[in-house]
Amino acid sequence: MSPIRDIDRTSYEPAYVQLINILKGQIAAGTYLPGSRLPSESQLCKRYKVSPMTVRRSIKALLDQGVVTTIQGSGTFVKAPDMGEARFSLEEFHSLFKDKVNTKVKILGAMVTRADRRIGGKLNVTPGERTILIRRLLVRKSKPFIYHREHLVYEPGRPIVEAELEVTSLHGLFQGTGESSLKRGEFAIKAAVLSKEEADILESAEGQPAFHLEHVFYDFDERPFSWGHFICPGDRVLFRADVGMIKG
Amino acid sequence: MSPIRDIDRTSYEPAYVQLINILKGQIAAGTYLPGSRLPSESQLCKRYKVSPMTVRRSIKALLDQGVVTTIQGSGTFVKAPDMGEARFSLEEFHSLFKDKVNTKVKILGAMVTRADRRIGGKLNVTPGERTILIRRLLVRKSKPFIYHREHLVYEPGRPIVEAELEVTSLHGLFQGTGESSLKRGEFAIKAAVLSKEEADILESAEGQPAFHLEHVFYDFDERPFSWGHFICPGDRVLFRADVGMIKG
DNA sequence: AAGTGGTCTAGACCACTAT
DNA sequence: TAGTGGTCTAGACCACTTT
Repeated sequence: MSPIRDIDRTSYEPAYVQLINILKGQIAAGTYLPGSRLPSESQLCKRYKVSPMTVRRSIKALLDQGVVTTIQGSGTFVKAPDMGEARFSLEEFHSLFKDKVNTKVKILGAMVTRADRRIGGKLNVTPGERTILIRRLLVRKSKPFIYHREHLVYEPGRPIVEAELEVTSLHGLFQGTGESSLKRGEFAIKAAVLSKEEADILESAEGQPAFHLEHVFYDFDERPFSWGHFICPGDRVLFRADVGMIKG
Repeated sequence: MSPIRDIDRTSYEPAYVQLINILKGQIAAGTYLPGSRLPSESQLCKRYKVSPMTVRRSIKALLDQGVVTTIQGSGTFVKAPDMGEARFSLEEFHSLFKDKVNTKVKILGAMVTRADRRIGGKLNVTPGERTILIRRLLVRKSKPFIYHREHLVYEPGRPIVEAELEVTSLHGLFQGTGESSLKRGEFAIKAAVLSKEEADILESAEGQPAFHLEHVFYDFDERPFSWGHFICPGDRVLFRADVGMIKG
């Protein structure tokens, strides 16, 4: 079917990339079926006239892509697609925030509140302490799209909190400024239905399926400073993933 | 705070792993803030007395983990956490299928049907053609947990389809047998609410929030052969992800 | 004992960036 | 021009598996 290629030394494409594509092409074509062993690294060195490091680099890439498994002392084997390896990204969700022409952020309100047990637990403050609640609405082409509720610790001396108050573009939340002291975040996708309040704000209907994208942000002292949810009707966003060989 | 470590040559831990941890530790501790430049590769070579390849390997790992960005000719820079890089896995979902003691699969029904436009579009068969509908129930500790509806192309000569009919353990769906001709799969998470039928089967209530995990499987000829949904009440599963520095 | 992948060296040359 | 990351060589030694 497909002729056996060699490495083209005149190509702008690095040798290890060419080798990756050669091997992936053979696997995709069924030359090496799932479970079967690939030629050893030394064989590949001779066959394609490249150094061991270059072969290893290609194999490592296939390993990272989940295409093969390596067993020391035994060989490199083609892996069968494994549904457990699917990885869903927020790309589609994220792209909304990059589109600064059609997407605007409206502050619905910001107020000082008292932490209940739930908020206290998430932000590691004792219930009754002051916290800040910010409600934002992401508007796309003049239509409400995503509703964001965020609870912040009330600690005026903490610059990260003050910075957060000035976020009128949610872009800042998604893509760190490079100067913030935000260290890491945790996210969770939950299935939900819209409440009356949420439906009104989002111009949808109560009981409609929706995603709750929960987040907790931590500063460099490992202290949580923000907990909240992005609430999005289910028909407005989709989380996708692929497993196994992508494309041809 | 934390003393500057050297590479321990007597350790079982490879030098490049030690260097990864040293650099991550320094970034996590704030020694190198987001946006700032890491020491150059040649400086790291001298400082830690390792070869260029070893340093590059460590940097590459940080690159893959999204901790740093490299700019050729300029340097390696600490990256700020980016929400767009969150990756949600099916691990929790998947683990159900591995637990063969507590998890069983019940076939609710298998029947020959005629493809409507929707099924035809997904499986690339003309509407009116015969397809197979399989309905399965994943039972956990004697309680219904996930409902699976799968449409298969009707093509008796196609071994992948015949194999599919014999899947009484969904484990086979998740973790390829190594002999199947399943090449790749596409997944999508959709927000939904339980229909009356689904609620009855899952012993839940109509209108409850739920995930629809849609899948399409392709064989080695790039032909789709299976389309279906895993339907799971929202309170039974959670999709999680982290961004930025994990742990310490 | 032979073969396999895993780690590592000590360089080389190149493309690109900053000055 | 000097410094940076990107690619690559031609080996070495080790841990492990297979025979």
